[in-house]
Amino acid sequence: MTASRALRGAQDVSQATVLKVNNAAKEIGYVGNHLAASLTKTNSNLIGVVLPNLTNVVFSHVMNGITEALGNTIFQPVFGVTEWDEDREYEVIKNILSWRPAGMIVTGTGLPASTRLILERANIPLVQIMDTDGEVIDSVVGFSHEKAGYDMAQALLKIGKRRIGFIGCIVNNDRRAAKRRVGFRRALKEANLDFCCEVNEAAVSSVSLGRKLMQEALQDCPDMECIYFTNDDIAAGALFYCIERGIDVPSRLTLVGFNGMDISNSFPGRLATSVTDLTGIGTEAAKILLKRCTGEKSEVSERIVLEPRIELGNSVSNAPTEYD
Amino acid sequence: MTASRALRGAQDVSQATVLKVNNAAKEIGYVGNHLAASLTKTNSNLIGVVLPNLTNVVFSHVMNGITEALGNTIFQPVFGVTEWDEDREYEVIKNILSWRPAGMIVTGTGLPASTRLILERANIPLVQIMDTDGEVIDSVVGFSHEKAGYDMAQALLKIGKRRIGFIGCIVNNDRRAAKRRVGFRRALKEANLDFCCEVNEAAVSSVSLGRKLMQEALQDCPDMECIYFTNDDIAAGALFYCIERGIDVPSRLTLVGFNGMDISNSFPGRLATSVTDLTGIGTEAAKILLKRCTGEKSEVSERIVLEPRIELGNSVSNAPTEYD
DNA sequence: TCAGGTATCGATACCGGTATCGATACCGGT
DNA sequence: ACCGGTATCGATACCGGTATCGATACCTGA
Repeated sequence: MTASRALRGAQDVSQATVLKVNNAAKEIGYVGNHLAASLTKTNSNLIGVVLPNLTNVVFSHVMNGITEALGNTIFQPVFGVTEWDEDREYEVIKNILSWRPAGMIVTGTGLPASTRLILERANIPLVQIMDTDGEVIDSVVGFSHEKAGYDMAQALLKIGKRRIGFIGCIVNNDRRAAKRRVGFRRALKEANLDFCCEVNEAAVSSVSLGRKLMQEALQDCPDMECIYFTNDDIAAGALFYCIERGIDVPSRLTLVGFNGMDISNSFPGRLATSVTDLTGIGTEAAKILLKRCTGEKSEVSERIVLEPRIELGNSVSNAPTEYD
Repeated sequence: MTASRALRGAQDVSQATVLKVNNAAKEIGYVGNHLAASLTKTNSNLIGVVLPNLTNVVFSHVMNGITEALGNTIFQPVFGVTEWDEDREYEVIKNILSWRPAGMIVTGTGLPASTRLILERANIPLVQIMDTDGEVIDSVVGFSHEKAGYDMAQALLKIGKRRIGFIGCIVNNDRRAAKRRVGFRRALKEANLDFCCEVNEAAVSSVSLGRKLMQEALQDCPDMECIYFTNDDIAAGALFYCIERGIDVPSRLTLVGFNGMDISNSFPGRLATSVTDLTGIGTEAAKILLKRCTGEKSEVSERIVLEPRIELGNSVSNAPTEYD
């Protein structure tokens, strides 16, 4: 007992004993047991993190934000990957909950009823991330993908784009990419327009796929002046294809990605994109949990919106690309 | 007690009772408590994963391999990020160990003595990943980065490259990139050569940085015929720079990346690279742990080498690039 | 000198499961 | 009818910590 107190720096132990215990612990290589420690409390100091996937750069940035914010705290992330499958999501969440985590970070809003139920029953702080469109249980950090699509469309309409196509990679039920498309289309409709061409592929996005889809789109519809992509990497792939073919981007054709990841800087200014603060989403979500798990005001649910910043680059002036 | 048996499908419970218990559990929304369950056993069904970072695509691929292999098992990853800091690594590992994980996956070989000690004391299966060069405690999955560098150098020498430069982003003590450089240089020395030019930057690699470093390198040493980069993204950045400047890659200048990530396909055939199976490293490591944690032959330590595949693309023929 | 307070420490119960073992009921064979 | 075996289930101890409370020693002021 005294040993336990000494090791965790609790009250009621003399300085001398603390030293003795610490030395003894070091000598025998004592490691402690979070399991036992957590069992006495109502919950552990684990933080559950549920993401659809990790290969996707988007989520690895978010994850990095989370681990960064959790870095020097007593909290540690456990995590599960859903692959956009709702049944698997339910299982993963239930599994994590049985570790009695101090808090949870779950990707997406509008969760299925059964998933909602166990999360509510757990009675721990919950932050849903990425998306503010759907139904939120407790707190949320992200932005409206519908609005992000809408805003980008408006920006493009404003600089005179009219014949706009859409190229998308939407895996399973990645609702966020779909919502951007919906929002974009809403703006188009308000201007009495619609996508002049649409190419969809239910596959994981990649540069190579971007090249392929671009080729298809150009065959179907050679007179587009702008294309809205679901992600940066397919937009970049398309740009590379255009560069090879001598199609001037953005003066003849404006390409618009999403997220503002590193690859969108491959040819500075050539791609337009919505720059999102993905690491920020992770850190903000983790910070909310930290506040709720350690602080007092544990009943306040928060709503943090990190609106994407639209970057049109050279697409604004539309001048033919010149190299300095 | 009977309830516990029923829920986990153990022996000695009648079919009728199992049904009754399951229904009751569903009704009251029973969730279970892994903490208590694990406390009775010598270790939990957590798998500790220690990585330097997650923003880096390299590690997010590895992580994805791990979660994929662990997907439908009872095991769950907890994890920690070291940011290439050995003190932090020690703390992270110690912290994870006190969850009594069933096994550990740790990035890198040749760990510091104190870290080694606690890992050995834990007496659980351990897989070190990424690197087979250094000292291994138990099992290892990866390849020799020294040899990877050496092999690539030999391949380049074989196709006649002589004036070879080096452009590197080596953060903190990322020893693996450094080892590739050493191996590459060993091959050069065997041919009585050395890097004709060297540009280093202690920063996280990115496309933009690749552009910048390429520009610097070309100023310092305009007559290079080949450049070895530490990663794909700076190589890709360099390629983009060359394309803008009208420098023909690879006919005038061969650019060589590492990993064979998506971005190396931005202009197919234009970049040479060593294609590594990062997801494979993750899955193989996880599979070893699964075997060791569930199976019988729990004393066999394994050594799985996933040699990178050298892809020279158009750099082989060296013909001026033509578009089809 | 003694009562009351404080500093320090150990004994005990408990967290929520599981392993173990004993108790009970029921079965078939002789 | 009786016995040994099996199916089913509950009581108990225990995993390794921590909260609580009581015990002891020592200190301070009256």
